Order: sequence, then C-alpha cells, then structure tokens
Amino acid sequence: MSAMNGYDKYAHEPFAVTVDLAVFTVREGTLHVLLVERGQEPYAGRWALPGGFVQPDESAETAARRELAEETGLSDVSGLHLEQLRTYSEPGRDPRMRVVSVAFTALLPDAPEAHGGSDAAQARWVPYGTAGPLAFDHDRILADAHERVGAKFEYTCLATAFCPPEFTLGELQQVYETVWGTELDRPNFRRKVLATPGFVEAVPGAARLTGGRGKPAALYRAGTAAALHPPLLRPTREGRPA
Amino acid sequence: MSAMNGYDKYAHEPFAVTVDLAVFTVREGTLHVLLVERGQEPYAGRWALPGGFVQPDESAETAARRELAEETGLSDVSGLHLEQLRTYSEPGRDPRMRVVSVAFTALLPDAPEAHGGSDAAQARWVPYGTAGPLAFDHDRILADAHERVGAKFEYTCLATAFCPPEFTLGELQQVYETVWGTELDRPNFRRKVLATPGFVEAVPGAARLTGGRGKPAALYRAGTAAALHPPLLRPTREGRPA
DNA sequence: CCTTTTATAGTCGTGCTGACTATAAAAGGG
DNA sequence: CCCTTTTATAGTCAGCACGACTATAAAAGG
Repeated sequence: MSAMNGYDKYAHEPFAVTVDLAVFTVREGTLHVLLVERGQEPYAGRWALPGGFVQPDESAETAARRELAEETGLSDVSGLHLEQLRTYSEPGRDPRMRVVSVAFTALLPDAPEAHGGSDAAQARWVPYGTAGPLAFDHDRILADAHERVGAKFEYTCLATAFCPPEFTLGELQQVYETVWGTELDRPNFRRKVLATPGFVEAVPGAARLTGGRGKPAALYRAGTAAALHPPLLRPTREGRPA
Repeated sequence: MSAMNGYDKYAHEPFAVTVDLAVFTVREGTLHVLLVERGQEPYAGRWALPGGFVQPDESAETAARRELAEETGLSDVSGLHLEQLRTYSEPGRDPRMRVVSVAFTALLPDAPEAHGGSDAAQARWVPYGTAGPLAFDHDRILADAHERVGAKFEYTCLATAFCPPEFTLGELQQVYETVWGTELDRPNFRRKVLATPGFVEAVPGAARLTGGRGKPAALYRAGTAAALHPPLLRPTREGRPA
C-alpha cells in the first residue's frame, strides 16, 4: 500500500464500517423511534437501531438511504429528511469485532406500519424512551439524535418533515411540543410561524375539521425556507449543551 | 463472522479508517489553517489536511488528538478544543483504496510555529483560502469545518478557544470578525459579551497596552459557560444554510 | 499641548417575544 | 334551539435585546 499524506508511518488495519439509523416520527402526539429486535447474541432480545454494513461501492449516505428504504418498507424515501449525525468508533462498542458506525438521523411524517416488508429483521415503531436499554451504544446514539433534532428545530424549518403534505398549525405546534417535551403558547407560536417567510404557505381554500370538535383549522404546506431567522427558541432551559 | 442486528444479509468488506484534522488559529488578524504538503502521488505537491490512520485500539477521537499532538508539536493538547465534524465516505475520494475519513475540527490560540517537530510530514500554518485546491476532498472538508465554526460562534462561547489565557475584549472581537469575515460594532459587542454570564470573567487589576497606542484594555479570562443565550448572531445574512 | 488612537460608558428607537385577553366557528347536550 | 365546550384566530401590552449612534477616558506621538 502506498503512503498517504501524513499516514506514512502507520500501517492500517481493516475496520468494518456500518450505518446506524435513528428514525423518528410523531404518532398520536408521541415521539416514536424505528427499532429492530435482536435475535442473536450479543444483546439477544434487546432492541437496537436499524442499520447495516456499508457496501464497497456505496457512501455512508447511500447505505443509510438504502437501509431506510428496506427497514421502513417505503418505496420512495428520496424526499425524506436524512442527515448524518456523527460517527461512533469506540474500540469496544461491538464485542465481536472492530466496527465503526456512521449514525444518521431521519424524520418521517406519521408513517405506515413499517413491519410489512419481506425482511427477516423487522423494524417496529416504538414510543421514544420505552424500549429499555438498547443494544450496543445505541442508547447514546439515540439520545444524541434526539438532542440534535431538538436543537435543529430551533433554527431550521425541519419540523415540517414530521408533517404530512398538508397540515394545520396546531399539528405543527404539536410536533414541536412532542419533540421538545414542552408546551407552547398557541397564539405566539402561530404568530412566529406565519411571520417567518417561507416556513409554511397557506393552502388557499382548505380547512380541516380537527377531529370533530372546535373550529376548523386552515391548512398549510411546507414552505421553501430551510433556516429560521430569528430562531424559535425552546422555553428557557438555561445552559443548553453545545 | 456472526450476524449483527439487521446486518445479517450483507457480507462486510474491510475499509481503511482515517482521521482528518481541520485545525484553525487566528494569527495577526487572519484565520490560519494547519496544512501539510504532500510529497507523493496522488496530489503530490498539493496541500492537504493533516491526518492519519485510526489504530486498532483507538477511537477516532483518540486518533485525532494523537495526530493533533504530533502535527502541532505541542506537548499538551488535552485542553484544546477538538470536535468531530462529520465523516466522509464517498467511494472515489481516495484513488488508491477505499478509505473512510472521520473529520475533526480543532481550535488553537495563536500557536507556536508547529514546524519544529521531528516528523517527516511537517505541518505549516497557512492563511485560510490561500492554499489553492487541496488534495482529495479536503477543500470540502475545510469549508465544512469553517462553516461549522462560524455557526458555533453564534450560540456557544467557543471563540475563547482561539484566545490566550488572558485576553482583551478587543482581541475576542477580532476573533469573531476574523472567523465571520465581518465587522462588529465595538460597544455592542462589549455589552453583549459582558451581559452573558460565564462567557468571560474579569482579571482583577490587569490591563494590557494595546500595542502601544490608545487606552489600555482590561484583561479577561474565559468563563465557565459553554452556551450563549440568547445567541450572538452574525450580521444579517438572510438564508443561512442549516 | 494637541491630535490620534483605542477603550469604555451611555442613549434611543425598533422589533421580537412572553403573557394575556377577546372573538369566531365548529360539535354536543339538554 | 340555546348553551356549553372546544379549538382556531385576532389582538394587546410590557419588557428586553439589539442596532445605530454619541460621549468620555486614557494612553502614545509629535
């Protein structure tokens, strides 16, 4: 093997490279995560994040999107939000071999039941926080992913990725409340969202009966803006981690 | 090889795993990057980011800190800011073999001349943006790192990582202006920094003559706060990328 | 001594935000 | 059919952070 820049002095050893997916959705006002139940040791019977090996001709992003399609059973995952989280490489994180995992976060609108694919390892939606300790270091990965999503909600328009094509402002607000775990003032939330150009755009004459009771709410679509200026900060939690 | 969760159906191929470092410092009001000049093909004669292989018993973070110590020649890099940026894994990014690189960003106060170590590949400080096209995909990595640092300046106290143990508010402001490439209003910057608890703390009776002319400036030390609430936003650039 | 330079103090208006009140439009129960 | 409940939407008001700006203090140089 020829030398690389600054790499000259070290032999290199092979690693297995995998992707792990933290896939979130909001379902009936609760944050859900896509998990698979392990059949073999180690961690047999425990829940784990879906994932798989990166193939020789793939980037980690490509592998992640492929896995996302396989695990959710969705035919078209091209429009879904998928974002690299970080890479986990502690030597002991898999007891069997040296495996470096590139973790990704994905956001889905309230999703089909997933467990309909022909795969052996069948992924299921599990309410966030209820799946006991996960296998490997997946608790940490999942917590990192959750924190990242919450932080990005503050200064991006990412929340619409959790919503169906048309949604009410109440639904969008519930997405924020579910991810942040806090309550928001409705008039203020509404004012802020509507004042941000490109966050949402009104669907002209449409309205949706909100489950029967109450005044019908106007429908909106996701806008074209990606960033949120100024940010929409979550209710005061003083020292938020960087 | 035994099966993993959801990994069962794929054989895994070995990858080389490396770390790449985007090391920044502010030197005489200019942002500098630590680079190495390549001696061999491919990209012989081009500048590249310092980096190296991850050893079998190391995490990527450990490897990055080891490389940082080797390339800068500093004896103690334990207190320096080092943070994972993201992982680059495009199949063609190194023409010789399949290598997945975990990129890191490091921030140093105005640094010693670095090129004093006993290493063969000697790293040098180069003004940001002046090193022509870099080797491999290092231009992209460096641009991502710069954008990340600029973004983190808005909502963290990271800027003090560029400063020596004791510094003036003018120096801190210049760090901001150098990284952001914009000018800031001095009284407003001062008001904001001092109003943020834990950002900086005054050194009781100390003052520094500012290169000779003008009123001596009070000295400050980095405080204990990590986050910046509310954030210190860079001058209006409308749609900032997420 | 006066000018230049840089640090520091203070002022003023605008705009965003949190807290709150008020009105409109639906369903349900008597 | 009226009245209550529920939810959406409109509007008010005070506080505060921020941008733009002016003023003063303390050093060096001529």
